[in-house]
Amino acid sequence: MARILLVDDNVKIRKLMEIYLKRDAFEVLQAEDGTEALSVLKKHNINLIVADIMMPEMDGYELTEQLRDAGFTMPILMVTAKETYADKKKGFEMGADDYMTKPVDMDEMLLRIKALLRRAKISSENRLVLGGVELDYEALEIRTPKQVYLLPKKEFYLLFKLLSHPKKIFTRQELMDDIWGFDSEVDERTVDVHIKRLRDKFSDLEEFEIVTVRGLGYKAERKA
Amino acid sequence: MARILLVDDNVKIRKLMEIYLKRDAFEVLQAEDGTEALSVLKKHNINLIVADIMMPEMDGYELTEQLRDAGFTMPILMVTAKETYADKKKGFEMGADDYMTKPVDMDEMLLRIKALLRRAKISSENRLVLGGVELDYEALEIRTPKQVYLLPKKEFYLLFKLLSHPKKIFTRQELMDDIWGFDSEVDERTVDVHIKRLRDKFSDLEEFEIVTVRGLGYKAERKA
DNA sequence: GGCTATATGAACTCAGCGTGAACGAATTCA
DNA sequence: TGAATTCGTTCACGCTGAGTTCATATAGCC
Repeated sequence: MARILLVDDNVKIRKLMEIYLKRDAFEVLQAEDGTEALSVLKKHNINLIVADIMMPEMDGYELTEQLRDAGFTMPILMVTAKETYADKKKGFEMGADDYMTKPVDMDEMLLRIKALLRRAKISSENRLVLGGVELDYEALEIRTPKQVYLLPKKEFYLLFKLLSHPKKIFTRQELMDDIWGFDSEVDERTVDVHIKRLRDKFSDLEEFEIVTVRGLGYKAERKA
Repeated sequence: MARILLVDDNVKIRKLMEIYLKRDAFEVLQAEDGTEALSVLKKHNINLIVADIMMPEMDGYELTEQLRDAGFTMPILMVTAKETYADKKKGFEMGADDYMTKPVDMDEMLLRIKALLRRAKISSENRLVLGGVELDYEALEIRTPKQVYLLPKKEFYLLFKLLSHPKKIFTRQELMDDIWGFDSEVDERTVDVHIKRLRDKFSDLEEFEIVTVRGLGYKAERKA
């Protein structure tokens, strides 16, 4: 599931947003200004940012600009009380993807977040299916035609990541950044071990497999 | 510049949008309902669609759904007089990327269109096609009409380089500098071997070939 | 024909990967 | 609380195939 960072100096607003987002099974992280947001981004792999503009320390414009300059490409949804054309223009020009004015309709925000994630090819479903393997994010379960497994966390997130972009090759580093966190220092071979354990569970499946791409990484796909 | 298709049954609104879009150097095409839009899409390469929901013949929802089902991935901005949550929800669920309610602020529409195009560009850079050969560089696969190959790293990058500038002759040194690195010390003949392995995979293709230019190098092109 | 550049089959090699086992950490259970 | 189980990680050893080289055949050019 997608990981969303809320940046707003108003705790009540963050709390409200969190409730709505968690109800839709998003993972939520929070920061109260741009500076704090940047430090969160260093430690976690974030899929989308919801940022207020008016904030102490570093405002939403500056945050957006710094992120884009630093090469971050995740969608950014700006939220603010300001609603003049000039404000919106500035927000979009800094690199925001969408813009909503307060008071924010939470339901509409959810729709927009999902549309952004869909466009960015980050799955926002809590159910994934590929080649006879069904993954239930809430229960950490996978269902194959023959069996239901309750997977250990690491194995589950790994499979989930692979299934979120079928056919896309993920390097071990990418997988580790996402599942272990950017600053983790686990051995790259650890990924291999988890892959093997996943493979063992699918060994008898006809339609699904995890493919090794030598020198690059792994990918999930339907068997030929 | 981007080519935008406006779909709305109201000529005046289309005209107004056209003026604003052309002022920003967009290329504008028009259709007055979903059915007409589909026929325009068959003939032209469209980068983004602005669609009204209420239309005779085929409404915006249906158009969006048909487009997504048919595999079109360009951003769609929905514009409508309706503004209930249910309407927005339906629009987004059908696969729209953004949603604005009438009366539309033309300046904001431009900002949103630009943001959508920017985002679409970021995520559509994974494919390359020439003469019936499709190259997917997320999956490291090439698809020919007859088969799909998962290429080894070096072979893939080599083909990718050649296809990035069809008809351009690349010297072995150029190819090596790019794929092996400037300081590499591999034999020039190594390139030949990889070229051969690529050729083997295309041996039965009618439209595509890698041509040797004696004394210079190789180039990729459509067969005569 | 003679020279040079390229094609091609085959052999080699070593980085990258699979895998079993082992051990500590975390979690569950009694 | 301690015991039992499950989970996460590391390590070491062996295998494999992608990448390279080499030797020979073939093709292009004057």
